[in-house]
Amino acid sequence: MFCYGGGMTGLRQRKKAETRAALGWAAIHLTAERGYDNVRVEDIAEAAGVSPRTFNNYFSSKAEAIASRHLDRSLRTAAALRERPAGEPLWEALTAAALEQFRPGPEVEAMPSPAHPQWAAGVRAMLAEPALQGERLRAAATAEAELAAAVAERTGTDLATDMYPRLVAAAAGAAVAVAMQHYLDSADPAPIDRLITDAVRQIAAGLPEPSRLR
Amino acid sequence: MFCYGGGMTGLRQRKKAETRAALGWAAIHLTAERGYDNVRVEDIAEAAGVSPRTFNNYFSSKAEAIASRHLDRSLRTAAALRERPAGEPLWEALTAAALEQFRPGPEVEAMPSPAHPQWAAGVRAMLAEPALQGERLRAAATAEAELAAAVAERTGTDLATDMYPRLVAAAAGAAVAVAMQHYLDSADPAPIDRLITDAVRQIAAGLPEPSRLR
DNA sequence: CATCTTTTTGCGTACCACGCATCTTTGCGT
DNA sequence: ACGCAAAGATGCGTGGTACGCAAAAAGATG
Repeated sequence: MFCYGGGMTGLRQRKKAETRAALGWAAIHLTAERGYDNVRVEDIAEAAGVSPRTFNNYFSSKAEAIASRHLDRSLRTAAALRERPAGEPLWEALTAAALEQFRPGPEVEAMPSPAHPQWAAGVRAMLAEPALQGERLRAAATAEAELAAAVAERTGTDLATDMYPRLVAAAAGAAVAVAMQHYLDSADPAPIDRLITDAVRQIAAGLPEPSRLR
Repeated sequence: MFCYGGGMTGLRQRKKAETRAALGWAAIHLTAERGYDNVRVEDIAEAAGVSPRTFNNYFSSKAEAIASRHLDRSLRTAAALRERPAGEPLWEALTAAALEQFRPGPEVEAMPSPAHPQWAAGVRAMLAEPALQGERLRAAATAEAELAAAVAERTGTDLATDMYPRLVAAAAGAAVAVAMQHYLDSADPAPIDRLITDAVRQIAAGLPEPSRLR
């Protein structure tokens, strides 16, 4: 018969999501372990228990697979913003939405070693890889578009005519990015929550130039 | 003999710069004309009058070559900021530095057709290409790092301990990016100068939430 | 001009992205 | 419960990319 389009039943959808997650996870895992160019697509597929050809049914590049979790997380910020009470001031809501993405989810338990130094070093090397930075940034941009839509909705502004929602989304994204960078680069960093809160506050204050009169 | 390191004499340096420019230009040109994946590295090399292997001596990917001009331009923003008078308020100086990058330089005359519709369409398609967005964003990030350094210098803040300079750089980058996007997406856009000025002003004002009381 | 340094070039290798045809799994109507 | 249709997985083949390596060309130097 003629089915209604777009519908997809439970099992299919779940399996697909599982495969996607397995591939993304395997990609990150292997890359952090061995380094970006010591991992072949074939390895990732094998680790996820799937054929090499299938990999490209889910991701159009190795880099995209590795950045997929970053994308998923970032997209949740927009969703989180929509969940915030409508009366809440915008920047408070944004801060809260951003912070939610940094609470360890249930999948962290599957981590090989939550604080193992070798793992941390691998992740750092991964983030430093030029080939991945582009993909990460692209994911951030995608998420920012979603966020801008949510902001437009919340503030009653118009995406098509006002720069405002995009500016807010970009600024919020920048706050999170800078806070994370600061967190990773600093030898003895403040807790990430504080950094993000602080960054957002500075932006909401208009980033006033510190007076050099002193 | 043992020469002073890093030195490179005139002709060498100039030829290298010329080749790089030729490759970057050819890459953009061909891509806007035929579309991203109808251009092979071989074609770009040929158009630049150089061997295919040489291409990868200058750029590590096709995308990087295409984004190279964007990178060069963005980097000039940081340089421009350093040229601004020290007494000028930060956000004024940033606005001016950003605007300088949008004045048509002397190389525009070599354009095939400054306002040819087909060219504009090609450029649009090029900017929409996912494979290029990542590289563009990476270039922007590189430039923002430079800009942050310049801001730190100008404001007397410390890149290593303060988030401030990076936040300013990121916010300024966001302002320009949003303004450009708005300019490109809008059917009847305001002049780009006005858009950038306006975007920076909004950010410097802390992006206050428009009151929905009305 | 002799020599050293830097770039270019050609070749070979490993890998990646994806179109296409085929086989398997899953969903759904009867 | 059965069987058809849609969606997904897989294998294979193709075209293309990135880069190491070593030889040749071009530029610099005294």
